[in-house]
Amino acid sequence: MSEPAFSRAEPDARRQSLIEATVRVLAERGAGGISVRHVAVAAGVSPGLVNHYFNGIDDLIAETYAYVGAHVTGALNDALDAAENDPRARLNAYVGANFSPPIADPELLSTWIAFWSLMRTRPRIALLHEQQYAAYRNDIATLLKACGMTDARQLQRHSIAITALIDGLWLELCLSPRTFTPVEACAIVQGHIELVLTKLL
Amino acid sequence: MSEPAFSRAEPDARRQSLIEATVRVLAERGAGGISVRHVAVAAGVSPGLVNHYFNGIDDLIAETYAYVGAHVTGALNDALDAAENDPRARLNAYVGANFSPPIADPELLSTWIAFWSLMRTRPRIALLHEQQYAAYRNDIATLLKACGMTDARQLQRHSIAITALIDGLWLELCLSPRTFTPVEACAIVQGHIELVLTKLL
DNA sequence: CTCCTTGTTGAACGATCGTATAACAAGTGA
DNA sequence: TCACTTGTTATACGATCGTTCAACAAGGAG
Repeated sequence: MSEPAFSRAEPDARRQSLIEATVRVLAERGAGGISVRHVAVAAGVSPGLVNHYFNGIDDLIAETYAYVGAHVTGALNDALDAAENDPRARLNAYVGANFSPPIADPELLSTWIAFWSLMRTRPRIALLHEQQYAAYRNDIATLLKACGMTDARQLQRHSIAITALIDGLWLELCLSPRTFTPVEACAIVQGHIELVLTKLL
Repeated sequence: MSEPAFSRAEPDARRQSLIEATVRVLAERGAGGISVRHVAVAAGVSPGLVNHYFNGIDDLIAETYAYVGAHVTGALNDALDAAENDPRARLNAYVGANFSPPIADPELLSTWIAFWSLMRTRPRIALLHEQQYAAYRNDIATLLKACGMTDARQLQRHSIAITALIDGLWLELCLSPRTFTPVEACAIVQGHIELVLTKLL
């Protein structure tokens, strides 16, 4: 007569659903609104289950960062795979992906800001962040190299600049979306790259 | 025999000391660590006093943002006043100030990130932020105009780009200070501006 | 010196936080 | 059908949160 009070799930699936619930809470309530209970409600489970799968809330947040980071990296790689074989086209595709779904999603940007605000007190998140951003800069440096930029110092400098420019536009896009559009942000970065590369000739 | 249990302060001075204590707590503990009690301890007063001078913690945070924002604006204007009268020198001075004390202070950058993370749930902070950043873009547009950039669309586009570039470099400088130095960040922005302006000729 | 204003304290309240754990029940194997 | 494993729930605990407020005392007015 009565329905089951709960249903068991594959451990991996349950972990995944908790991580995805964390993303949702982070996007909806910001970094300050994250808590075991909110995540549990969002995932439709009891609060105690969070500590059964993760070593406390910090561990859950770190795992969530790793998940979101892998998601972003995957989207960027997909864009590269779909691009033409021309070096400039590949670079533009990489930049464009940063301002297209799913990366341009305002909720993802909010989630990212939440992680930034947690880095100071969560060393593990700080480590994940540095690895993630080093990978971004390395991606861009590789793409720039294919476009003819060979000097190591220039590669380092411009990969830092382009990453920062993308991040800054990302940020303002999230904080006050009415200032400019994702398309304009993409055009700004691509214009910057064009300037830098034509200067090489 | 016994010392006074407390000392009275000028209302404005007390407000100011509470705001400065908030800046300190925000920088030391991040956005998540902000609380009435921590601010009260940092200011050396009792917790109840915070609500005597401000309408709750949100009001205190908003006032703190206004104070920090004015501080930054003041430092930028000081740099402009101290610069030579050459348009390019003034623009470089403005950019340089963004990566020099007191703006380049890592604690200020942490404080700023804390504000970003609070914008979603604090409408008043969001409003202050938009005003602040509109002013930044307007400053840069004015300086670019003096350098010979006359087209309105270009002025808008490049003031957005330069603000975002500065912000992105600021951000990475705060999150992982070992990646590059303030001097390198400054050189990147000034190099970008040089590219943009020489393209006009 | 005394009174009075009011800046200030410190305790208290209910809500929410992270965490721990005993009790329960779903699903599996015998 | 019946244990048994273990995913899951529900509750409890101490700490900390924002906020309120009665009582206290510092310092100037008279």
